[in-house]
This record gives sequence, C-alpha cells and structure tokens, in this order.
Amino acid sequence: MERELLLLGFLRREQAHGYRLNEFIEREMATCTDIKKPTAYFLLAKMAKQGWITMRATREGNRPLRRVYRLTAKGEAQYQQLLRENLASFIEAKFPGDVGLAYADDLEAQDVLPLLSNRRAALAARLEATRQVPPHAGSLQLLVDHQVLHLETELAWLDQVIARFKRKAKQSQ
Amino acid sequence: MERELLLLGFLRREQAHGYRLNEFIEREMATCTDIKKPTAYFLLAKMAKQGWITMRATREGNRPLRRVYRLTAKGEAQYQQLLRENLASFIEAKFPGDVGLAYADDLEAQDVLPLLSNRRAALAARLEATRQVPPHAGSLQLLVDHQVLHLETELAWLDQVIARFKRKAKQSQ
DNA sequence: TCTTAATTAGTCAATCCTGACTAATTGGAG
DNA sequence: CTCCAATTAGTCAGGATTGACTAATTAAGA
Repeated sequence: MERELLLLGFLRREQAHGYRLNEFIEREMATCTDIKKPTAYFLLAKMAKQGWITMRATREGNRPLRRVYRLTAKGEAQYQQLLRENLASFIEAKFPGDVGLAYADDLEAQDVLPLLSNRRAALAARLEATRQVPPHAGSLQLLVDHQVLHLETELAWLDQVIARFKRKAKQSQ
Repeated sequence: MERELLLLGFLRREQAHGYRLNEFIEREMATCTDIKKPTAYFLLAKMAKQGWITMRATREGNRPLRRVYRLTAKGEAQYQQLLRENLASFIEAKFPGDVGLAYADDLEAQDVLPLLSNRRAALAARLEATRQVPPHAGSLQLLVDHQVLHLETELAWLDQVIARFKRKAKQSQ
C-alpha cells in the first residue's frame, strides 16, 4: 500500500491533477518508488471509487480533460492509518543484482571480473549523482541521505566481491 | 528478467518440476527475490513457449499432473546472456519504508517515536534471524553476507532517524 | 484403523502494472 | 510568423502478478 500512501500524502498538502503528481513522484520520490504514470492514474481512479479522494473534471479550451483530485475526510483517515502502518513496519529490500552473483560460479572468474567492473562503474556513477542532489526540505533530505549511505555500503561490498573473484581468477590461472 | 534468470539458473543444474523450483526460491533465494508460486508457473510456461525450456508431463498414480522442466540449448544461450547482463549492471534498490519517513512530519514527533521503535524491533529481529542462517555453499554465502551487511547499515541509519525525532520531540515539548 | 494435519502440485479469476500511443499547447530559433 | 521540439495530460491493450482455491498423498497420533 505504499503507493497509495505516496499519492495520498501529496494530495493532503494540495489538491492536484495527475500530471503534477507524476512530476512529484519522479522528481522527489525517485529513491523510494518507481510508480509509472499509468499506474498512478490507475491508483487514483481506484481510490476515487473507494471514496478516499474526489475527482473533479475541469476543461480549459479544448485540451484533453483534466481531473483535479482532492483528499476526502475518509481519505485523511486512511492516510493516517497507512502512514502509521508504514512507519511501524520494516519491509525488506530485495537485491535483483544478487541473482547474478548466486550463479557467478557458472562463469570463469576471468569472465566475471570485467562484468563486475562495469557494475561498479554504474554504481559509482549513481552514488556521485545522488551526492550532487541539491538539499531537500525537512524529512525529504532523510531519503537522500539514506540513499547515499546505502550506495556507499553497496560500493564497499561490491569491492569485496570483486576481490573475491580476483583471488579466484589468480588461483585457477 | 532476473526472475527468468533465477529459474534458468536452477534448471541448468538439474531438471525439476515446479514445486522443487518454488522450494529453492523460498529457501535459498528469499534475500534477492519474492517470486510467488503462480508467477513461477507463469514464467515457466512462457519460457517453454519461447523454447528456452521443455515441459514433459509425468503422472504417478492419479496425482495431479506433474510437469518436469529441462533447459534447452537455446535456453542455455539465453541463460548466459541474462547472467552476463545481470552481472554487468547495477539495479537500484527501492525503499518502500522511506515513503512513510517522507511524510513523518505530518505526525507529532511523540507519535512517530513508538512507531519507529516498532520498526526497529522488526529490523533487529530480521538481522538476528539472518545471522543465524547456516553457512551456504559457494556464492550463495555471498547473498547472506550481503543481506547481513545491508541490515546492519539499515539499523544504524534507523537509529540516526530515531535520534532526530527524539530531538524534535524534546524541542516541541 | 480412523482422523487430522502437513506436504506436494498446480490452477484460476481478479487485480495490478506499464510500454506505446494520442493529442493539444507552449516556447523559441530562424 | 512558422515550424519544430518540449511540455502537458491522459488512455488503452496486453502482459505480469498473486490471493485463494482444489486435490491427492503421506505422517502421525489416538
């Protein structure tokens, strides 16, 4: 339900139409979610059906119909509950990159090394980009700090893994 | 495609039926994926359609039909490519728990603290459980080590966050 | 030797998610 | 003032995912 929470939390501050929501998601929340545009519209329609938000269609000129979404009292209650649930629970992160590592021994260590070196470069670039993010207001800065810490840890770990495969390559050579 | 990689990597070692695959996923690969049973069956059927694996129906007694899956040469080639792609790229982890933190300022700091304390307990339990996991063979141990390192980092970070909200609670009090 | 619980094996309807698309408006270069 | 690219706004068909279910087999206790 964290996708719903994300949308409700934004609508709580200001009523908005879908496009502004998607902008917020991409610009500010990229570190914790990757909801795509059609998903956001889908969830908004679902929440409207449940009475958590209202949908008001507006039209300017003959642009495509624009819907303005606004939180209802029921939605506010739901928001409070989802927020508390989210804060009180720990959801484990999954590492899709570990699937490859689990099978890395199927390749020669000499073949694995350049591949991991490529992974390392991508990770280092991501870390650098995140470090360059301008300061965010309030708790949003927490998310950036979290991401930086996480990426630093991943980089250190990846270097250990690479060292392991270097040793292995030397042995078998 | 890391779900397909996961399945192909297992079938490469031994032909197997759906149930054994799901067992492996839950027991050994829980740290890097959360594929559910029907998803695995869906992917197996899709890969069979693509010719990466073959499906042979067997029947013992009058049990429900059991399908044994086996990697084809085409599947082996695909496996090689997916494995190399996975090893060479870095896929960012998402933190659903950060959504709540982003909005934590909507609650009083005094209300946030017990919630985060609950999150901390869940995280600490998860870390302890992962530390207790018996040693795995080869690279599978890498995944466990990765998870432990990650959980340790998360715990340290969460303590920082909690400290932040403690300061905030003291200020507003 | 019943009865119950756990394990083995898989299916299906309903829901969720997104790549690819349409379409109008605005900004700016020439 | 015209044309092209970027921005704004949203839709839809099709594919992915899973909760809830069915059903036979085995294990174990009373």
